[in-house]
Amino acid sequence: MTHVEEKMLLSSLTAEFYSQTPPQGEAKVKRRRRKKARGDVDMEVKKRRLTDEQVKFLEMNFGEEKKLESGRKMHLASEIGLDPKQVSVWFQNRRARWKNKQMEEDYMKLKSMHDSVVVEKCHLENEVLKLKKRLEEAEELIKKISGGMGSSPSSSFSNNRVEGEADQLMYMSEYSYNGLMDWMCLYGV
DNA sequence: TTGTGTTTTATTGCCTCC
DNA sequence: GGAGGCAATAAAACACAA
Repeated sequence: MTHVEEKMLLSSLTAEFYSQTPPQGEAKVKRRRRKKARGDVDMEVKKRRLTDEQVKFLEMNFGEEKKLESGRKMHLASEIGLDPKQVSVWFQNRRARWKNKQMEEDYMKLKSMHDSVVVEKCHLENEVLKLKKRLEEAEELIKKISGGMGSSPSSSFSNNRVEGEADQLMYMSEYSYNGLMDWMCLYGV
């Protein structure tokens, strides 16, 4: 029986179990399957759990290749005595589980990265505050020096020295501050 | 034993690709 | 148009506390 014939048969058997088509003008809505009526022998499908060996075998093959082409499906099915359909269903469900797990792991990784960025941001904000304070102090020092200069020729040497240090301090503060800002912009912090 | 939550197997409808 | 994939869902099977 071909895939389509199978589908048609199933559809004819189950048509009455489905709700109506979606109202016109609405976006496509997935029709919900109606619950199977109790005691409907025709539609009764016995659900059998696979044995541990079968699951182990399928897991092993899933580890090698997550997709299943037709020849491989037939081969695996005959190896463990299952219907090829069961093998494809198992792979389909296994891919869904794998995808969920991957997403969970990705979420945890992103969360961890986010947390460390938040901590880093906090550190950087503290650093910015400290640097701003140093800058203010440097500016204050420069004001004091430039206000008291020129009165005593004997102090010119020490004044020049102090001025040089203040310039250097200010330059360093600005350099660090600007560099930090550049870095923060670069990384969007 | 039974009620309830979780996992596994199976089905369906829709979508994409060839 | 057929084959196969995926998301959503149903329902059987299982686990486990009370």
